[in-house]
Amino acid sequence: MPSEATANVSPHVRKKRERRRGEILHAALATVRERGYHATTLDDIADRLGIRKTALYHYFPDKDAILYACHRESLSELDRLIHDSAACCASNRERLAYLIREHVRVMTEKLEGSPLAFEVSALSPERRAEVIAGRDRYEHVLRDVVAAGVESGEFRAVEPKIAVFAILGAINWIARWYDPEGGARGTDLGEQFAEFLLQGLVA
Amino acid sequence: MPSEATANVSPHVRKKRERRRGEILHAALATVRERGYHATTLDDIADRLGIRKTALYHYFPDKDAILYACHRESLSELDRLIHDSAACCASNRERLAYLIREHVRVMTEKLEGSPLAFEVSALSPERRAEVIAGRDRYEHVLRDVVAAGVESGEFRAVEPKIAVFAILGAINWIARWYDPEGGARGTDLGEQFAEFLLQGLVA
DNA sequence: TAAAAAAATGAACAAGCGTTCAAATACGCC
DNA sequence: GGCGTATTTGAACGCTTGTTCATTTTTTTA
Repeated sequence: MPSEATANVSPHVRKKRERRRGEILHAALATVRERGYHATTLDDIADRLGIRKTALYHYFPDKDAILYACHRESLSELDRLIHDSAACCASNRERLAYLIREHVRVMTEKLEGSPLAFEVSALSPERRAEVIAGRDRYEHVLRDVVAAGVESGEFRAVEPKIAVFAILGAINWIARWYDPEGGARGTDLGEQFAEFLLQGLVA
Repeated sequence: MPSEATANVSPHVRKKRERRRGEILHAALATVRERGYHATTLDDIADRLGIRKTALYHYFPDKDAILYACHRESLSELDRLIHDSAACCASNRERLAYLIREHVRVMTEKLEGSPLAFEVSALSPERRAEVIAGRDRYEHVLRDVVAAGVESGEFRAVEPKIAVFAILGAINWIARWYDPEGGARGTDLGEQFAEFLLQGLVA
């Protein structure tokens, strides 16, 4: 059965299938984090699950689709952050702090220090365009918050584009060094990053 | 002739050879920046120079050696920054600002927004160990400067390790978005980064 | 409990890529 | 200017990896 063709299957089978897809994505993320997408083989992913690589084709049409599904999950998390930050915060400063803190938390808790930010060019052209669009949406919200903060006097006169690149660089780099078993917990880390990066901006 | 075996050749031939090696490294860096080390083929590198991939073996013993040589150049630049910053600066704050500014300048002017920071695990074990040691030296200098600044009261009570990871993340990410033809010049960028990251630290 | 569906397997294939090698071409040098 | 050296070439090889496919095994469902 093709990867997402779940029409006419029972809820039980659908659940089982979703669970397996989730396991594959989790195994893929762990290996991509360790050695990058191109150096990750389907054998590597399958080995983590105790199955043969040919079984993966029951759930995903090809290797690229696995990477793409990882990206979609990540982007959907970021979309959620955008949505929640619009509702929870009174000032631009507060909103940016929330976004930084929560982005760090997502990076460290849910997406295993997600290496996806480094693996966009590996996607096929159509999928890459979609992922870039999603990433750009998130980036633009960050820029808008920074620009609004400059305008309101909360932040000093920085270029939103540069500031946001620096912020995202600091956050994405967490994937390169964060050890879940290390001393820094994700929530503490998020606080430290928010404080550091916000203080870099305030007027 | 093996890659670095230049005993008994004339200065002219040695110069020519060094120039060619530099061209190869430059072509390699450009392609690695575009698509990552694993997705970069020897054909890709050779194409940029108008030669066949088999000619590369005249200058480097293998593909890994090309990546390794790129790293060594990069590390030697960073060693120079360390040395110069020890001589030029009166305070920890000034020294850290210098290092950030100059690191950004090197990234944008000399090593084509160097993607090397992302490509360490691709090296063979021995070479990787050496490159990691070199990178750690640089990182430790940064940490020491931050720690000394905290101690002297120039910086607030941050964890040097976390702060330096955030700083390096912001800087290394430049390789992902910096466009040499874009608006931001490396020197301006270095100033902005130094200001932003320093202000994030001051007491 | 048996038939149908889902999931997994092993074998095989095609393509790509790093590397080697002998030969040809270009350059250096006396 | 000719011999020696440096550089490049095209062909070939071995290996890896993504993918396909027929078959087997396991699970689901009525």
